[in-house]
Amino acid sequence: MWLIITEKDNTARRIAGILFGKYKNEKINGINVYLSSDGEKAVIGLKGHIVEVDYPAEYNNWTKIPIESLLQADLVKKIKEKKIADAIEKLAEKADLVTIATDYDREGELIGYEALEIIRKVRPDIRADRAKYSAITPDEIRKAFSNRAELNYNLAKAAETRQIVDLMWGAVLTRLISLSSGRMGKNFLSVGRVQSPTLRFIVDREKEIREFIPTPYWEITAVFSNSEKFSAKHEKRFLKKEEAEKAFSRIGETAVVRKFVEKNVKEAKPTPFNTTEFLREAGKFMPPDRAMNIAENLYMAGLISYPRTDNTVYPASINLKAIVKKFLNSEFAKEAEIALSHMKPSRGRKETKDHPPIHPVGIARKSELSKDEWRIYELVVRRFLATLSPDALWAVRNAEIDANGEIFRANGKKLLKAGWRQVYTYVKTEETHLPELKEGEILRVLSKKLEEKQTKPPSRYTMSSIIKLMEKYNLGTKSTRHEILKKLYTRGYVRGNPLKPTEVAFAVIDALKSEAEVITLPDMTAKLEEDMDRIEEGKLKQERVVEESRDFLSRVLETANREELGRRIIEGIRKDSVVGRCPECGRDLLIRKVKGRFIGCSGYPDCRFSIPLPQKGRLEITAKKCKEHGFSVLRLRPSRGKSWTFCPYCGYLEWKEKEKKTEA
DNA sequence: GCAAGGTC
Repeated sequence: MWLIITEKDNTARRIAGILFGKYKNEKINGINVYLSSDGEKAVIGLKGHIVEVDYPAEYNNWTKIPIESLLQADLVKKIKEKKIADAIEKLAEKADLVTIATDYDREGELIGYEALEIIRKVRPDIRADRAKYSAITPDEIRKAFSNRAELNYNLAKAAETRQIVDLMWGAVLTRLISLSSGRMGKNFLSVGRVQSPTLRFIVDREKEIREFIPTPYWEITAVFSNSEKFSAKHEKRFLKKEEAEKAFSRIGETAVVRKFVEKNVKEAKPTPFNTTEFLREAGKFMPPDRAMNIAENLYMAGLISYPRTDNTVYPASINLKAIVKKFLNSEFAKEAEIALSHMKPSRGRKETKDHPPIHPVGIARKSELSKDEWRIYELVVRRFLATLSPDALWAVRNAEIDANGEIFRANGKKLLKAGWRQVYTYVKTEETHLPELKEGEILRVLSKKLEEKQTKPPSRYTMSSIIKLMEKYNLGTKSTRHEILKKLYTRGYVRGNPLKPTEVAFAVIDALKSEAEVITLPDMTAKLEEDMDRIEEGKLKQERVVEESRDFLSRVLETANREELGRRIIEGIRKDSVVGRCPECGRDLLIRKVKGRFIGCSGYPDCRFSIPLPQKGRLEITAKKCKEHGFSVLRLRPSRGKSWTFCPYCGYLEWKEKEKKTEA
């Protein structure tokens, strides 16, 4: 029998369809297997990595095992997907040839090897080869399976090296930081090649904001008129008050139009969705990990295409028109008409052959989906239709006005043809009015204004802007970025959106910067990528790369001052538990845990002020402050049901009030 | 209980 192994179930089914025509779908251990009608060929899909590298179980006790011993440990490969492993073993018993048909990339090569290693345990001498394809189209697949190659051992080794290096650095530094600060159990503090540089970006930005000193500047605006009124801005931003005042006083009662330009400008429709852009847009109304989960569900329900892709160009193999036509009988009939009137797809910059851009593949009614599912589905549909719709057209006007030597500029824009804007309703249409002017025309100055303004600090990253930044620095992949962000939240490193780092985050980044700065920089990923390339070329050995990491980490462990590290992080933890100021003595109020949790004064035992807290459920401090008392708003996540937020001091005052009444 | 990477 010929056994074909793919990266996931879905591709297994599609490949069976292409290679066998009709196929039989059987289950082994509940795992889908697709057989040719004579039963001589079988395709089975994995679930990505079905094994993972880890330390042997005896290293599990963080407090008893010295961290140094992790550096000498032999790593083991643990089977994560037992059912799949058993199923391929069973199939291998009957097979005389195995073809690895996982994704054609570094991780895919390793995923294939993992499956082959499991098979070789029962069939050490089985023949194995590799099918390489970059799109699941009949042509590509047939070509790939008739021109099979050898497995690329070096490529798989490169990916395995990444796993080992990531685990080693992650485990050693995670334990170092967690053990020295006493943050154990589910409160541990993590460190990693991707998460730590990402967190550093967020912390560095927060520092810039804290250290920002606003500087004043002056702006002059004036209202002019011919037959209509409009306002214009002085071309200069004045840094000195005297200069601004001098210019301001020069402005007389009339002015003259120096330049007036009017032109029509096309505004290109948006480009097809890749994962990053999709999450960015969904980020306007939903956190990315949730958006990704929903997209995953919609994909499995056959409503949208595969949501993990880098591609922003529709391949020729998709029948775009057929898809649009399906929407003529849907909630998007009007939008489909607009797309059909044009049908010229836009193209993004990145063109890859892995998967098409995210687009709808099936029709859903609003009533069939949950509220959030519908929002994501609608976003994908509207984006898709917009990429096929006509460009928008704007009438743009620019004027330059001379008021006694002081130059003002005014701009106007008016939407002439809405085009794709009627379809993709997530961008606001903002028009500004500027009447038609003539060069040399004399205007009246109706009023003028001199305003003092302040420069503003940079803004915090949002979920979508930080994902974009990670992409720019090659941190993580399209499939992992949103999960890395989620990690930063659950570790208590960031709160809210825009992302505000906690004091613990500051302390951890500071600690890492002084002990092992490279883990906080994108350079580590860049270096690892270079090493992997060289391993793939056969010019570098895995052992050398691992040895280099081992040397570095062992030096870190030798020199790190754990007491000092711990002190700094614990101080951060204390600051993070501050929820407000004590109304009795003015000192910090903290969330404390002494036989149950409560809010207590940091001045205890001098000050015994306290506020009770609910004992059950997970309690989080949000980034929001109560408008009335300046207290941190808390969020309670009960084990069942919806979470809610409250100001502990408001609750306390209400409770006091009630108590008074019952006494009376 | 540690990472990041696949996939669900």
